[in-house]
Amino acid sequence: MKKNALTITREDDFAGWYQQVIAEADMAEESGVRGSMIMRPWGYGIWERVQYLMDQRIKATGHENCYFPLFIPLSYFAKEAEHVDGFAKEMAVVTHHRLKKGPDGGLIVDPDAKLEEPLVVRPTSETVIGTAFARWVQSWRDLPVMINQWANVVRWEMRTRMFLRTTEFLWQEGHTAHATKAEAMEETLSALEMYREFSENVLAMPVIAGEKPENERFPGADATYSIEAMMQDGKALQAGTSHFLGQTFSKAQNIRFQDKEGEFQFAYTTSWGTSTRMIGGVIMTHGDDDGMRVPPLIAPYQVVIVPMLRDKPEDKEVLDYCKALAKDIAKLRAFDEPVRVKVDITGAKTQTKRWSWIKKGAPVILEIGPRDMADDKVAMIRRDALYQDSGKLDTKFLAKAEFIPEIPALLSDIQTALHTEARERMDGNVKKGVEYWSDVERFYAPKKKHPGWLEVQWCKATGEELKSIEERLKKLKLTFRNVPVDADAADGTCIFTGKPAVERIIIGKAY
RNA sequence: CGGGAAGUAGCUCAGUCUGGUAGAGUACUGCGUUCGGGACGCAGGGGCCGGAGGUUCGAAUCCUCUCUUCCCGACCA
Repeated sequence: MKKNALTITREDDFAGWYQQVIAEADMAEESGVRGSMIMRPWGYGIWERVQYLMDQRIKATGHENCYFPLFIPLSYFAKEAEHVDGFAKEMAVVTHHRLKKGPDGGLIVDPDAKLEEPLVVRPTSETVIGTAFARWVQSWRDLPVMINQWANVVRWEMRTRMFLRTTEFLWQEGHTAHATKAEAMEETLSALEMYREFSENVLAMPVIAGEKPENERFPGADATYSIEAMMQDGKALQAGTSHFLGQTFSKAQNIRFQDKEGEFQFAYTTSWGTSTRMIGGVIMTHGDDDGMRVPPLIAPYQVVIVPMLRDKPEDKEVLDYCKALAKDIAKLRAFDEPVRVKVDITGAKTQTKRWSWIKKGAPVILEIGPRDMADDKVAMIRRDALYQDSGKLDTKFLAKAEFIPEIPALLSDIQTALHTEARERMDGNVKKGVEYWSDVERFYAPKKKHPGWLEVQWCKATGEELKSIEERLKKLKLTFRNVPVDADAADGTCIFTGKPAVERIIIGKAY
């Protein structure tokens, strides 16, 4: 009978299921420090793949990596009011540089070691990088400046969730400065497109790319764009953002250059980022009731070989057979890279190893026992299609010589299958054509579990009017996600105000 | 940061109300029988009961403070 590897199903308790996947797949665990997680090898391995493949794209679009300091002088933030307002409440601040023995023998902060100027642990690097840009940019010939850094940042969030919102997280932040507004806007949209393509093709996670309304903008930005992914519970996850910063930061930080006419001009800047949050998105997009399903492109190991060892003399032969098999598979290339294969030589029981790789979500699991060895076969489990219709594990016994050359195509097939499944789910859960607010209320009635999103027409309200619309959405626990870049033009009336509509916007519940 | 719940063996938890010095399942170690859907039997090892104070002859248990986690809000990638 069918028995799932996890005890909590997505249907019963999505939040509990999410945590169980992370624990059972050995991806991450609590560290004992509020909101700070330990990323274990399987989780970090996925992040390394994300880094590697994203880094290629960042460099291919003309950016160079560099590294800025973790500590930012407090005064740097004072230069841009809106920016500091946005982050003030969540900044970790270093005020002292020494400890000493306290009266009770324990260590206390030495009051004599107070810093002249407190240092902020970076929540994002616009301020330091902008300060450097101001030095680097003197002439129109110095532009554009296009850099990226891979770093950790700290935001003291009140409520944390593994991968989705941790106090410290890992990310990449791109920062660019340009001579013209048009060029900076082009850069902003090019980063957005890079994220969209990456999410779809690498993470197999479908997204909607679009512009955020005014109230959802990055603090200090003139425009913010995002990619929004739909989780299996119908909620939205903002999986990447790209900001057009206009001249706000260049004016605050004096990023100025002389143009060809010798006139001083302020540069136009952009910033864009993606983080370890994407891994949370991958879990909630592809995970199932047996654990994680990792898309082959980001799987630390794409093929895992589980030798069936029995503490008997023939174990050595089985192991040798597996190692030779791994060697053959490692010679193959999939997605233009060598296939990543691992032989699980640990002494654990076969069943334990099998289920552990199922829960981790290795795309292809090969079980090799004496019988396979004798017949020159492999027993293959495809993680994205675990079960037969009967509910039995769908283990396929295949001739080794015929199977090996098929591996690259198989991995590619799994990548596509995961993407297609997620794509269909998202497309089926974005409802268009709703015209009345009462229909919105009905659509998001409390009893509906996974309602998904609505694409509605609206008047692109700003200021106070936008605030009151926000309040109405909030009552239904809804937020604006974004205005899809490829949405149709508006041709109706605003669902909130009845005024002529300006654009189409996505609304939904969000993480 | 407000409201709720919880922290006891690696993990999941019982024991706390009614104070008397530590339990189960699972995992782990050894031996034996098994083995292609998470095997079984026997024998073992493992805990400063989250931390600090207090009450008491005696505290996992009662009191105070604190840290961490989870859920619901507010805030946010």
